[in-house]
Formats: sequence, structure tokens, C-alpha cells
Amino acid sequence: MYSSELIKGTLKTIVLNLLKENGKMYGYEITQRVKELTDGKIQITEGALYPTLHSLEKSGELDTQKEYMGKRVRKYYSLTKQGHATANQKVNELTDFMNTMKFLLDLEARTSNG
Amino acid sequence: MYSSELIKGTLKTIVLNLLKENGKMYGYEITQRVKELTDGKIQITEGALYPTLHSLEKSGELDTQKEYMGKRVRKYYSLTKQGHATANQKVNELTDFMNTMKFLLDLEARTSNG
DNA sequence: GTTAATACATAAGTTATTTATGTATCTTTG
DNA sequence: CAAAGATACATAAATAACTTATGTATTAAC
Repeated sequence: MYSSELIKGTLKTIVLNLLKENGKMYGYEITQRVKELTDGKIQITEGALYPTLHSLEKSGELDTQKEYMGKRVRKYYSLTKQGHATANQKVNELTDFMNTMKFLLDLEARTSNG
Repeated sequence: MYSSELIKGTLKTIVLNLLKENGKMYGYEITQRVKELTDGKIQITEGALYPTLHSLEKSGELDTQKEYMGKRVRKYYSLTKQGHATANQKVNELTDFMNTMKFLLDLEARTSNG
């Protein structure tokens, strides 16, 4: 597990990008998928995820659709048009940020090489 | 400028790594160096930096040394032995985290290619 | 002699999270 | 069939890292 400060600020990006790739997902599914894809290195807690989903819905990024499996409810989320745009923008920003960070952290290698 | 949530959690790593590369630096110098190296994309505020430096000193990562330029004080910070170890560990963790994030965000490319 | 840059510092407010708790259904296991 | 664990939602209080605001003082530039 990474120290939690690192993961902060990337949650919305992760969620939006997963929905972009998968069309629709429900909350619990998102937590499991991320855990699986990262070998448990990133674990999204429900206390963090649900408020984030609600906030993305409120701001017009996500649509919801309830489905009943027997008596159990699943709340599926999918991107709105605006959500697609936000997803792209967030992923680009994070990619850019990571490149900048790599540049900063690689300083030693760069100065000793030239 | 990146959205501030992204930068959160990386400040200590940035500071420790800069000190590792430069031997000793003072606070204001750190803010300027980071701004310069990132073309203004990352700007560390003094309200964030000074408490971080104090906290790293308190936890035994940094040593200080005051120098007077005329009447103006500069407080130089340098890594302790423990600080060196923490710097390496933090940089490794951030690198690892960024690789994991790239893997997560590249999902689409991977699934459409194989 | 006023403005901007250099250089330190701290305190109140914000915000995204963690931790804790709660409800309910379905599945496995002894 | 009872208990435990997994599935699936939700919210509220506490925490931590920052932002924003403010303060002091020296030096440089105009």
C-alpha cells in the first residue's frame, strides 16, 4: 500500500478513467477492480468512494441507473458527455504532472550525465 | 499550474530529493528552484514549505545551519543520515506509485492492443 | 521614497480523505 | 440452519496537508 497522501487527489481521475473504459460500473465494483489491477497497492475505501461518486453526479459528470439483482440494489454509474471531457482533461493533467515530477526527481541523473 | 490536490503528498519527497542533490538549500531557494525547474507548473507556497521543513527537522530528517548575508538570515537545511534514507525511500515509493498509475490509466491502450 | 524581491514565520480556514459506524442481502461453511 | 464473510449501499466525525492571509524585516530597483 502506498502512503495515503500520494493517492489523494487521484481518486476522481481513477474513477472517471475506469468509467470511460468500462462504460458503466457500480461502486463496489470499482473498489474491487482497482484493488485487482494494482495487486492491492491501491485500495479505495468506500468512505472515500461513495462521496466522490455523489459529488461527480451532482456536478454533472455522472449519470446513475439502478439495477436489482434479486432484492439487492446496484447503482451503476456512467459518464455524461461532460464527464467524458472531464475524464480526458483529468488524465492529461495527471500524465503531465507525472512527467514533470519525473523530471524533478531525475535531476541527479541528468546533471551527472551532462 | 496543476490542481493543488495533485501536488499534495509530494512536497516532502520534492524537498528531500532536492536536498539530496544539492547538499544544502534554504527555504526560499527551494521555492524558486522548483518553480524554475518546472516552468512555473509547480509553485510551492511558503505557507506549505516552512511548516514542512520544520516538521522534517523535528522528525530528524534535516539539520539546520544559519548563515547571515549582511543582516539577512538564511536558514540552510541539509539531510541527516536518516534523511538520506527517507529521501531514497520516498523517491522509490513515488516512482512506484507513478508506474502503477500509468498502468491504471493506460488500460484502454492495453485492452485494445491485446 | 515607494514598490518589488528576498527571507523568515505562523494561524485560521478549507477539503479530501480516513476511520467508524450503520443497514441490508447473499453465500459459504461447519 | 446459524454464524461468518462477502457484497452493496450510505453517512458522519476526525484528521492531515495544504491554501490563504497576515506579519516582520532586509535589500534592490526605479
